[in-house]
Amino acid sequence: MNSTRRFGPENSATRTLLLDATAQLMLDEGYAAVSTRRVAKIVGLTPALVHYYFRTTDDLLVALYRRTTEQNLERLKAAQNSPAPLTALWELSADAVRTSLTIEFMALANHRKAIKVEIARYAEFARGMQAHAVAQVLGDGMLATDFPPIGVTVLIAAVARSLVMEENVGIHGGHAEARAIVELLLRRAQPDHAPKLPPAPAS
Amino acid sequence: MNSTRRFGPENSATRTLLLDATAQLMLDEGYAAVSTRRVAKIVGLTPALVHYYFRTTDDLLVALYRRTTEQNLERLKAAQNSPAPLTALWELSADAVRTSLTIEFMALANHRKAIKVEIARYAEFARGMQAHAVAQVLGDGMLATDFPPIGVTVLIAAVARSLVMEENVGIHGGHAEARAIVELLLRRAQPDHAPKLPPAPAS
DNA sequence: GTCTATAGTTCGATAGAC
DNA sequence: GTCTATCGAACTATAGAC
Repeated sequence: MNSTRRFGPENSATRTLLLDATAQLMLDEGYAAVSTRRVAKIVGLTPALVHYYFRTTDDLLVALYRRTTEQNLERLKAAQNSPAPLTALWELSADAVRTSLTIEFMALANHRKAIKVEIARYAEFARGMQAHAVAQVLGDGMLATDFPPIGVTVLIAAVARSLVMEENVGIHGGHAEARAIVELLLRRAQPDHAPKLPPAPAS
Repeated sequence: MNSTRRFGPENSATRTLLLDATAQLMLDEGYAAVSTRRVAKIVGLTPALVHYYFRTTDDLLVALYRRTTEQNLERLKAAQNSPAPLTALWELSADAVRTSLTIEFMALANHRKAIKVEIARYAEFARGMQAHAVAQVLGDGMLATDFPPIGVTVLIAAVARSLVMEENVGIHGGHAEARAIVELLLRRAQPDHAPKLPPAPAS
């Protein structure tokens, strides 16, 4: 029950390197490629050291997920203050690297249940933040009746994520057209911030 | 080079059982849970038998992917002949089991490169079929200029897939609203097939 | 068609040396 | 803080018996 095992601190440079290597592995080869041995090899250290900083492999993955979501949350806050929050959310969600990592975690959730609860908890929280920003744009007139902000939020993130997922697999057909449609709709919903010609002289 | 190894025929009942078990494993525990041992155990046979029907584990996965896509293609053809192809595509893409398996394969593609090429090839083919059906609804007026059929096709499938992916992880916030928006838009795009009240008497 | 047996890998996790 | 050494488990793939 009580073992002699020791563990390292959370504010360690090596620990950070191990998390970086884990992210790289997930992106390059998928979550199933993550093992203490392979992570250690990337950093040039030994597998035992991974277990010094992370009790189990699950702990390593959860730690990476938390670090990733904290970074995502900061980006979200910045997007919230953008003059065109819908566009900001769209561009944030369409970021290939960041979103690819999120997708990998969502797939991992099916294999490692410890990840699953972590993801659901964060996602609902972030979604609330996003919806708040979207609501500021849509107002609460008839537009908001047909297009509730939380629904629009879900749709924007959903489309962006699927496009990233498809591109990762080498599917590109119709993507340019789909992006054009989304951007057209975003311009219509944010008329105040669409690019404009200078006002014509009064006649 | 030339080994004594033997292989079983493709039209074998056991082979079908092994593919079924593989699909079940992928759905229940993710692609990383698929191994010859676990697949064999589900069916109540030995790992060696899996290698009798499938040379490698990659071959097993590719075979399952092909079988799955063939079934999906048949559904697609049926949807094409629906009076409301947009809705049919939406409902087909929102099918949780079928789509969950597709998502699992897309994640797997990052880990097993043999799967990746297979997926891209099928997806582009299916997308063309879908776009053809969508084009019949949208016509080629101004609507089709702003909303090219292939783009609409991508968007419908993208939203559906992301919603399934989120629900698998336990994220539900905003889904009802998002679905309502999609269905509202589908009704608008397919006015001929929207549910109608009986015509009012001429006044 | 299905099995046993087995060689060779990779993995997670731990104790204890340095 | 990092390493060596190690146990036990799970995995792929193959040959050959039944």
